[in-house]
Amino acid sequence: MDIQGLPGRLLADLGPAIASGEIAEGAVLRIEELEERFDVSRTVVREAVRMLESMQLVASRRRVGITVRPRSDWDVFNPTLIAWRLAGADRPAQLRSLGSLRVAVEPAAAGLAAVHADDDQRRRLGALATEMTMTGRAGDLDAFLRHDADFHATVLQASGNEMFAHLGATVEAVLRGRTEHHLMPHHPEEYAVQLHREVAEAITTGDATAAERAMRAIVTGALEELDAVLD
Amino acid sequence: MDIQGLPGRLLADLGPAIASGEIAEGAVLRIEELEERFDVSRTVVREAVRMLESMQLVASRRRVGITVRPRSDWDVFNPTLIAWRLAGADRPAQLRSLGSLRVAVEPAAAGLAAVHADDDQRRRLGALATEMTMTGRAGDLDAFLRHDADFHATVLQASGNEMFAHLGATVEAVLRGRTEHHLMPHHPEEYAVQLHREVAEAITTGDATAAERAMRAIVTGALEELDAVLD
DNA sequence: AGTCATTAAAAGTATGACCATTTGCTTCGG
DNA sequence: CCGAAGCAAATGGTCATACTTTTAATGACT
Repeated sequence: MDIQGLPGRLLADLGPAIASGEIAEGAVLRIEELEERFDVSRTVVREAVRMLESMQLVASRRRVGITVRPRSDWDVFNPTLIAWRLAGADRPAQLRSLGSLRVAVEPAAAGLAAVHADDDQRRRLGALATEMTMTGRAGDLDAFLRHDADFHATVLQASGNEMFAHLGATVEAVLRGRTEHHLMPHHPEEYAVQLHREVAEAITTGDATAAERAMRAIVTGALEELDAVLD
Repeated sequence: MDIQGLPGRLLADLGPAIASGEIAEGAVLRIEELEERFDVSRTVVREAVRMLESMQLVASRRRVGITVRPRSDWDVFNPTLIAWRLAGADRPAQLRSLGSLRVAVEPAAAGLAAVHADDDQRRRLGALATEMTMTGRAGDLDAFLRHDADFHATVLQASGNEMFAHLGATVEAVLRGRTEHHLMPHHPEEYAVQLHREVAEAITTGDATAAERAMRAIVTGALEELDAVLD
């Protein structure tokens, strides 16, 4: 997602360290120190710091240094930050947050999609639900994941709301994390897959209420499973 | 929200211009050109560009320049970008997007708040609802706005979900925009205010379902009013 | 016409100097 | 002894310039 020159290297090192709490709130970095530590020029350090600053991870003050801001200030919707946290120590907390967000957003998106989806999207959802059924039965978790993520992204897209649409990538990250960390049963539950078929059906027929209800069942189910696993 | 040195000046100029479409998708900027145009050094230009880049507004490529990315790539959850769009040409679209987001998120947040709010937050909500009633009757729109925004921020905070909590500032921006642009009746509707009292009551007594329902009525009402006005 | 080498344009990086601001300390006066 | 004024050092902020690397475009040679 983020591969850009030398500042990128600093980011890829500092960002996760801050996100994971390894570099604690209130810790102070100095430009000169970073220059030496990474053996790069001031220019590069400053650009990396600027990016951290624009995520509200740090604040830079003269005569003081670059201080790590309290977590409550962080721009928790920043996709890069989300990725770092998903990869790091507070995966569980991040997954729970995203789980709640999904419960709020995806049913609404499904309802809107039933009204706004174009023909292509409706076809696509049907096809994806079918694929999920088949790859699920076959136990092909990789393919299943791809289709699952694609399904949810398509629904979010079809909602016609740009902000919902942008959560597609985030949802994919959540789903991927789930399979990669073996939080999935070997064969996805037939019931969950059936709910996806219901969502596709409802969106195709333009039944907003049914789409919303079925999607709510999916995401609340996912959240419950998640809560069950994270103990 | 964002006032930082010279790069900040560039940002405050370029960002809104891009966000409003004044600088169109695919347009190409060059560092040297920006240096001259704003009479600043390369360092400053590069840092400003870095920030635009981290919002996915532009992409920088060697031998080509800094190109404005398609809107679909933009990080639409970035608070700075939201502010720019709210202030600029596509206010309406942005307000609609945020309205839908509120409809999705705030009822869920209210439901969670009924479970997770601490004593202080419950007291605060009750007090704010009372204030809204009084300032609403008095027609003091400024004070009403403050309490309204505070109310919603508190509910989002009390949900216990950091991502929801962070939408507080955004919701405030939406509400402020509404009053500032005279999309509010002179005296806020008594019914809307009553719904706020209901939310406070439900959260205080721990009734998640009632809190969710009342909040849903508030935000769907707001969205309908918005849609009615934006024609 | 197609392929490969050449060239030039633009971003990326480095360096060193200087500026501006903030904080802490010191000194002076009461 | 205390407080205020002012001084000094530390640190980020800005600048100018030169060098490096990537890559699109051009043109030559098959």
